[in-house]
Amino acid sequence: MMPASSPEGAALKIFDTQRHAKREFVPREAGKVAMYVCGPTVYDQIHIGNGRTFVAFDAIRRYLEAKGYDVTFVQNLTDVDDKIINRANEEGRSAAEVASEYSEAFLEQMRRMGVEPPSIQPRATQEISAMQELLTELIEKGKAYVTDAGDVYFSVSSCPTYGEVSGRKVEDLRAGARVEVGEDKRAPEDFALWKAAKPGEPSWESPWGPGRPGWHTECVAMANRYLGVPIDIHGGGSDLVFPHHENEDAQAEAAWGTPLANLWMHSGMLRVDGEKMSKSLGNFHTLKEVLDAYPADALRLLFLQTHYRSPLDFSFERLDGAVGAWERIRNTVSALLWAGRDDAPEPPSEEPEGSEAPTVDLADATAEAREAFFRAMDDDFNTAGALGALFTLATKANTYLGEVGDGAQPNVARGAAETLVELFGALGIAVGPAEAELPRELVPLAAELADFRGASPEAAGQALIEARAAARRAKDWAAADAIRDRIAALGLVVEDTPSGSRIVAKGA
RNA sequence: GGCGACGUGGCCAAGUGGUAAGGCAGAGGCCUGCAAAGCCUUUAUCCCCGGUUCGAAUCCGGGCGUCGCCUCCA
Repeated sequence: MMPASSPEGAALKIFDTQRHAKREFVPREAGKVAMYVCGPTVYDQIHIGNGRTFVAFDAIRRYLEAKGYDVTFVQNLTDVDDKIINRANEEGRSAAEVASEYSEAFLEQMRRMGVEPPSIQPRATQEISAMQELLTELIEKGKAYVTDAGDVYFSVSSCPTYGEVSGRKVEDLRAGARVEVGEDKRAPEDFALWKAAKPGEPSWESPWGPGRPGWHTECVAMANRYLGVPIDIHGGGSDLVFPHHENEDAQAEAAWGTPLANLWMHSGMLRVDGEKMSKSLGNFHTLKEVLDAYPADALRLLFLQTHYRSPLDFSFERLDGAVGAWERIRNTVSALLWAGRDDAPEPPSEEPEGSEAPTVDLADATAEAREAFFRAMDDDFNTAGALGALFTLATKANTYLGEVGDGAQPNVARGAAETLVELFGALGIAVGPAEAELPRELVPLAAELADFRGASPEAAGQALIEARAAARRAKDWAAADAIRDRIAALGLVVEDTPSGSRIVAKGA
């Protein structure tokens, strides 16, 4: 752990859905966090609304780690479900095939999105025995019952704490027009823990006959198996508060006499034109589709520029804006690293004649940004505020670089660059230099345009810069521009700065 | 109908009692051979009404509007 006096060591407040207030976060075991975030049902490509939630919790997890916590992050894959079965039937293949395909698709998009892999990623179909143990316990304690059909239901009336997570009353639920009494449910609010198998459905043997687990029971069994209840944090999209998380908590209370989680976190819905993005409305974009066209880091930036609990209206106009903002930060980092490179000229020890001291103290600005970043994040993961502090630092850094020209303090510039990379990185946003893999095509181009016999693209790039610089010194603008145009044709941009030219990659 | 959230400049978005961060877009200027990048300046009194307070975007009451959950859903 960081020392308590550092920004990293300050107290963290988190909004708890159940208590409806921010609370100081105190993990059950000092220095360690056990958290569980509901994963997707793998019946199709996930959309960017799903992506928003997973990015939000990834940033939360990374920040906890940045504060020095040892985080065990569990996320399930729901790989047996009505939707999977329906899709399999439509496509004339097995549910396992459908689940396998979209599990892989999900994992692939998470990789592209820069989401850290969970510590443990259990699949529901591999956890059947843990679920059956839970159901046996619930039935023995009279909290669940088996119907003639072989279904198992949870008896809500047997659970006095029911409703505490979502703040609902059973009476209100009964008054709701859409709650209907099932075939042999004892009460309308009871929910299925185990579903008897119908012909052609995947099923597992059980004391109650062949069947499959209900969605609400999966997460409870897995959270308990891998983390032990009560866990520190249980998270998910806000649409899971009721009934999913309420039902999960009821099972933990009924089986073990403890809440499932000490803290419940829920992320806001992604919207399009003011309405929740969803499969049923058809107003969705798949994550794959968006990541095929835009840099993942820009999408992450867009997501994190809004507080995780607020709804977020998505549009491609806004995403374009995030791309611009992200590129601006990368340019700044790149310029800072250039000023702080190993062979950068040492600034004069005394102010040269006629020059003025910079108006920006970059070292101070860096420290201030760092403090503001942690202060914002400690307040319920205020990523929007935290990012604001980093953008402020970027502007100050650019001002500083503009003022000092060649006279930047290399260590100060490097420190600012490293801070930006580290803190954007704490949110999972990469802002390091483009690491332009200079293409091999630069070598023949350099040989053609300059007296060049080297072998590496890096050396060729340097030769081209020198050739162009020579042309510029000779005020042969046509020749200089021609070199720049040919480099541009390779997808690279030449940037002229007071301290020399650089070849950088553009875009993603 | 029940429960809950939200309403800040052209767009987005922080800020929960002390006088409005930041991003995108627009306009003007500077730098520059041109370009790229960048910097500077510039646009708000915070949905409406009433109240509490020396003082409110921030607290309370009422109204209007939007959204979410109550059914599978991140």
